[in-house]
Amino acid sequence: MSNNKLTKSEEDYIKTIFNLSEFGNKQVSTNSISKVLKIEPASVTDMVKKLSLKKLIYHKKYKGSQISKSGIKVALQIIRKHRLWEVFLHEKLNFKWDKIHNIAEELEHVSSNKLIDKLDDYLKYPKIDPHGDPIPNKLGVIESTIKISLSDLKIFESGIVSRIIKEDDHFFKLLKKLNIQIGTKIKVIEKLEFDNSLEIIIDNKKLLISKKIASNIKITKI
Amino acid sequence: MSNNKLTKSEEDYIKTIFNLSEFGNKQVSTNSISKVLKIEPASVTDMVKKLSLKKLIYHKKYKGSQISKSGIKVALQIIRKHRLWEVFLHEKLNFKWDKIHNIAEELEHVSSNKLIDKLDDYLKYPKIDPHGDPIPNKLGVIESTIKISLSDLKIFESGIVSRIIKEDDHFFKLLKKLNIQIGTKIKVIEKLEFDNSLEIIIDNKKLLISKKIASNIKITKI
DNA sequence: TATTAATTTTAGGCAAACCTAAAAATATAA
DNA sequence: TTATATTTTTAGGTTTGCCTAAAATTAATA
Repeated sequence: MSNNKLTKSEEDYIKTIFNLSEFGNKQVSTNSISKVLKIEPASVTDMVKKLSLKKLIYHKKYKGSQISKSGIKVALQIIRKHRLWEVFLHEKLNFKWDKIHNIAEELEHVSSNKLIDKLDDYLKYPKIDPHGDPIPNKLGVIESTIKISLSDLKIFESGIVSRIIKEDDHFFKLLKKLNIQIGTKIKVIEKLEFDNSLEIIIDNKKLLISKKIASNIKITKI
Repeated sequence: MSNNKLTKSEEDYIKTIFNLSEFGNKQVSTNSISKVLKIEPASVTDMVKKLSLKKLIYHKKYKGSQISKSGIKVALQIIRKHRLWEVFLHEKLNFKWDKIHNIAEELEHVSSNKLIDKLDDYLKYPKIDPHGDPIPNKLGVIESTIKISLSDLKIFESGIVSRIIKEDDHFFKLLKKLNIQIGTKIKVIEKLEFDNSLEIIIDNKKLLISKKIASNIKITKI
């Protein structure tokens, strides 16, 4: 049933195709894979044929690639590894959240399943990684996570910052001053009637932010 | 000065050559490398030429290979990674000491130096790994430890197991059956003239082990 | 010392994963 | 709808790291 161990390259392609496919629903173009992986389209065609032979994807000439069920399974395990390692790097080794991706990119290819299960246990089965992305469990199941605007969070609810909408240096600097970044845990404790400002808690510190700021921050509810 | 990043293969060769060289002192034969890595001698010749060009070793046709200063430096960093990961796997993830080698073999090739320094810090700068092997520090310096082979222990002397020389799953399993592991206290009570077998005591239980087994166990005299 | 044995190297090949250049198919726009 | 642009594939080539078979060198032994 299960195929042989995949190479690092094959794993990178599967992960990319999965990510581009929106959970397996969309056809993925050769060009889009090429752009993400920074590999020439001709090379992508080669690999896509190979993965097709292994039934990890379906590929029709000139029509793009669709990831298969077994492909999705593989992809979810790689993503699981990646995100668990990110939690480890961030929580245990104190790496900043913006430094962990590249290292996890290497660690995700270490093959032992026993290792990743023990790591999962050691980290106490985290549900989301430091960027707020959900971590598939051993079976590849992702607990549904809801991403909403911080301004839509209700009083006493918490979330992890997972995206900054306004991509603007001024705004970035402001957030830095407020100690808000991807991965930051935020709890809402008050919503002011006066102007809809939010009173929030970050690292046990209270803080007031405007509705405009809050609506430019996406969070994952926890 | 420092060359480009090495491939996994190159790293494996350097580590092997260093291990066979007794700290850089001995010439290493093509055949011995071939046997350790389970790669044909002809292929070893290829790689040895390549490493020679990179000045990581000196190679003279038909005469064997000698590791260079920069080769030793590289080797010690790989060994450092390997052994730190072994500590992590054993102490934090609760892997049994006889399961960690193969996983560490993969992890040692993850490139980030920042990662390994943070791991070192997280593990509180351990001096030895779970097999009793010393861990080089960031600069490649190994703190000296005095060890002798169990087979060289005299009658009525005792020691603590601090290293298993033969890194082989069969041998690890055998030792497990005999209740011998790193940290185990052993006393020699008899040396048989017949075949040099040793009669030893572990946990108040007498036990007979062959000279071959004993010579693959390093101990610290107490 | 001469012959045989073992070790090491050379020569030529192969698979994986990339590349460039050119051809084929599809999409877009006049 | 034809011409042009874009995307994708094919064809042929490179490098890395391995292989086998045969030749060259060194070591062992009779």
